[in-house]
Amino acid sequence: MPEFPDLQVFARNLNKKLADKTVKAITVHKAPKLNVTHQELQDTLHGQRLTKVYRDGKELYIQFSKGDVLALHLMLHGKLFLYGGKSDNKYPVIDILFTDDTGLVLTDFQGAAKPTLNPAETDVPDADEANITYLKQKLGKTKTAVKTVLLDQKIIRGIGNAYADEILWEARISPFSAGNKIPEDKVEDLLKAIRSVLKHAEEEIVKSDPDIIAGEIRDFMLIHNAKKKKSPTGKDILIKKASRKTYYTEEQELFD
DNA sequence: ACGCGTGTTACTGT
DNA sequence: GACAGTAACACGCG
Repeated sequence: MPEFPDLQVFARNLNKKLADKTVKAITVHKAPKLNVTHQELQDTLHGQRLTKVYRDGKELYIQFSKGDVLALHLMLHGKLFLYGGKSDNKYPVIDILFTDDTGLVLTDFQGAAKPTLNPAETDVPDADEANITYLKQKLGKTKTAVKTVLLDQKIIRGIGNAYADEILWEARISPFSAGNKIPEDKVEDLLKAIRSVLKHAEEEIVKSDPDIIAGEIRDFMLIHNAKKKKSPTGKDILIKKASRKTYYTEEQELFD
């Protein structure tokens, strides 16, 4: 479920609760795409102190004292739970037990959530790092719809289906605009919208549930919101159905 | 009760 | 070969 703002808050909360704990054991229940063997993961992390949890793209990165990193991609349905004593959550994917007998478990009924030990570094900027030169260059060389570009994790990381709609409304750009037809000043609006929408969402999530580490808060969304019929300025919200829905209004200019 | 949903990949067709 | 469109993954939730 989570996109950039959710993960940002989860990471901060997990960091507060888990920093300085030492790994006693790792149990992998179901992670077919894990890049190392269960034994290798256990051998690598056992005895290491957790130094930091942070967000990177759509993943949570858990950093340990010898420099190893365990990345967790929650995919659509991954959920994290902290427990004391024993974990009794359904659909466990991976379980990290600490020496104080508390633990962190990642669950996913779909089994798609994916842990990765020491993920490769990437040059792709996070949504809050991309600069105007980069965005103009990437959009300028493709006729692909701007929403598709925003969702492309190989171009910019962290934005998902819901926030892409919020961002494009904020920038008043139609999601169906061709990347290379968007004028430079509108790309500047887009970059501002990326930053402001994500930051505002993070604040709303914290306000609504300060200790959240799983799940979704979406009530505050202005456009990508099944409960709303009109934009803040009173225009009808339109919905285009594809494999994911796109919510938008006529206030958003189409460049084509 | 039942319709809706966030990410990614694989597959189709152009 | 690049790109566009779509379903599947399989439940939780309201």
